[in-house]
Amino acid sequence: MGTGHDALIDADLERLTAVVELIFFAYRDFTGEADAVLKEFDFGRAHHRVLHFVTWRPGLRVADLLEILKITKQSLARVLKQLVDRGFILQEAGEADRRERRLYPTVAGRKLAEQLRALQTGRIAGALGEIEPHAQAAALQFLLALTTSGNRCAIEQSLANAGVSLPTPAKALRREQTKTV
Amino acid sequence: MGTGHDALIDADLERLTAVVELIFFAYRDFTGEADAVLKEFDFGRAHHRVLHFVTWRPGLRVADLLEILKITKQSLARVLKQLVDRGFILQEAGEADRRERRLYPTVAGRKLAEQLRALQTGRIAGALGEIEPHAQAAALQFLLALTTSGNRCAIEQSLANAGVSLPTPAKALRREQTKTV
DNA sequence: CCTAATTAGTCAACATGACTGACATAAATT
DNA sequence: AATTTATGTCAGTCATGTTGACTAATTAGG
Repeated sequence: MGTGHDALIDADLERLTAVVELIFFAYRDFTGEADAVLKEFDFGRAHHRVLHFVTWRPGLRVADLLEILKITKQSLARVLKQLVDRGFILQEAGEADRRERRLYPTVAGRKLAEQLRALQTGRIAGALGEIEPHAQAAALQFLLALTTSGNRCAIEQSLANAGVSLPTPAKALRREQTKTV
Repeated sequence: MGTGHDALIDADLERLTAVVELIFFAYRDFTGEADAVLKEFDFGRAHHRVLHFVTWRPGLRVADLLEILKITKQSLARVLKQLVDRGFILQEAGEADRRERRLYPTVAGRKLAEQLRALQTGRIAGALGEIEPHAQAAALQFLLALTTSGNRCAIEQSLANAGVSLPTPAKALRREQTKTV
């Protein structure tokens, strides 16, 4: 060890380590504002996630929510029940299959979801505004590439549905390139 | 409502909403692999954070850790004690000020920290490799811009220390621009 | 030198949001 | 009619955060 070659690798590692920390700080701050609002309602981040997906994908089933959030039925049940009991979400039996509980936001639920969304989309819009316009899609591509490939398709799908178009990943073409940061 | 103008704004909002979700999925998957390794050691994400900062900033004091993580002394105490008791971190009284407890990783601690770091830096390097090289700095700039400005200086400092140079934010110059995604 | 402030550790109690496992019910499918 | 599916629920556990109060060791300042 300790060769010139290692020194190069070590410098990369240090940069990447700083990025690990950057991701931690970015996520914590990104959710911070919304967390503060939720606290006023005696809700937590778990409520936020459920309310978010129900509001922006109205008619979602419990099973869909479990698949998206990747938590257990019991974990979901607690927060969902609180959201229903306190009038932020309502459940309706499915038309075709009456075993299903289709979930919808109430007026209050939609209002809260919009308030929380405004905080987060505002922060994202501001952050995108700080980078070069032609790099904006790349920044999102980077986030997508951080996800596990098994989950990627569904996420790409929902991005595409929302009108977000991402460049095709350059991937293996530049495989030899070492300057990663 | 429902004018052409609103339609444009709504399209932006929908794209930004998809990005909110993308950030959620990206962070969850980003931490997922490390979480699985931690589980084998009966540790959680809280242990990871402490071990990470102690390993890569050896000699850190408890007060520094509290400032970085922004959690309470009591929350930190529990996980730190477990890491010390199980031989992953050791404490030494400060040379100049013997009230201080300088924190250092043990050999086992460093080994685990390196293993966890490899998973995360590997994922980041792969993701950076999927975007255009000239957009890589912008992607990091975007993450930095997601943080709360009050915390930004310290983060910029640690990025700079690690050799990550970010472009000066273009900010207000393009304030009028509306195409955010 | 003695008092103040600082750094850290600790006890107790509590809230949130995850988990496992077992079981119940209604509706649809075969 | 029997099975499968979608959902709900009970009971218990664990991890990680919180507040508030208090102790102990050490340093710094008047």
